Amino acid sequence: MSVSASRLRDRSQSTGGGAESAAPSGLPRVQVAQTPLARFEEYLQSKGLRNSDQRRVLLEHVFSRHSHFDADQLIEELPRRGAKGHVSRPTVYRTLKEFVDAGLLRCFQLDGRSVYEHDYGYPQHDHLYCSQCRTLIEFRSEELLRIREQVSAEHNFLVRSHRFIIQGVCADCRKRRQRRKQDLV
Amino acid sequence: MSVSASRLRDRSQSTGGGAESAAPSGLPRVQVAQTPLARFEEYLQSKGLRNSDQRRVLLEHVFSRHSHFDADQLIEELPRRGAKGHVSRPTVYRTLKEFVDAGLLRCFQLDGRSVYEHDYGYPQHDHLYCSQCRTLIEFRSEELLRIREQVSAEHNFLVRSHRFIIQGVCADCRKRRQRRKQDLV
DNA sequence: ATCGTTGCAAACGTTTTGCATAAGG
DNA sequence: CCTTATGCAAAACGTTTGCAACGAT
Repeated sequence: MSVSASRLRDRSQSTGGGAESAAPSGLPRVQVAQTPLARFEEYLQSKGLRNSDQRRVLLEHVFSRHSHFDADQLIEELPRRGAKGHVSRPTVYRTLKEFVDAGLLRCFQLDGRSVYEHDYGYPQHDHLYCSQCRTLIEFRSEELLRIREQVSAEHNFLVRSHRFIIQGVCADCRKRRQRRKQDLV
Repeated sequence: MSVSASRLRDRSQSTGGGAESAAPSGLPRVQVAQTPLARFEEYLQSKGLRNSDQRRVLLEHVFSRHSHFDADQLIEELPRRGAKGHVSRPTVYRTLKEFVDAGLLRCFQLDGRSVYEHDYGYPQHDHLYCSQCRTLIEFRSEELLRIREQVSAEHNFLVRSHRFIIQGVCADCRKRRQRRKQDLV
């Protein structure tokens, strides 16, 4: 096991639970036809896979709140080895891949590791990333999608997805910085 | 050593050499005050670092053409161990970091590894990434920068940089796909 | 002579794999 | 009962580091 010192913080609202998800600030929630569980079971069916305890534990945990996380965080939040509800590291990795496959989670790379977030029933969005406190802040831009389509059309490119991350320093950290400056004076 | 099977292809023009760089299609070249070498020597001076053979070899190689590359590709392109002009793996990694520090190269993550491209004297741009042939295609969008500023202002976020990658299938691979479909009929 | 630089080997952190065992349908 | 899923340990992968030897200024 490797307990990485660097944690990924989050600035998204937690979901109300059930078949509804929180949306980036100022945006309407999205109604979803089925719960993530129902959708996952459908996916397992269609692939001839089985609905094990471990998969249930992970699905339950991952969708119990809306946050960005990596494999290591997820593992630390779950029961330790030996305890009930524990899931081994390889199984966590394997299952996260299945969730992505099933359309439940989105995955992207940040600082060298894979970060996951809700996809199913959650509106498309992009991120501001504070390199100081490692917070991810969500935002939405229709204009960005327009650019995406236009550029792709110009290059006769078939779009599957995109990733837009603005890196810098968030409002909180800027305030903190200024305070520190004042303290030094 | 790890010789990764997956290579990163490229669809950028090669530079004319010297103090001028190729720009994404349709865009004007950018005049630069000094050559990358001159700038790097200045950087070394300012940091009290030394201009070794290895650094010269790497700088020369990296700026001899305009392309995207990762550490492994660079190492494979250079002379093997024992031969003149060889640079060890750790030194390649160390030196690439210095190039980034010196403002000569930009670095971003793709498929789990670090990809480098020319920065010095080269216009800001973003990428279309073909997940089939792994080609990176450059494009430029002023509008995107406007969105970046607007979103950041709204969140009182201090921008340092951004990364925008559109993933999908490039024009060539689409053609290839259609041909294969026809062949099957 | 001094201090930065290199190469080696070995560590690192994250993710994946082979394989024997356990468990879902 | 048949197959898929799991846990363990170990490998794989890209990258970094400690250190003794080397080399630039």
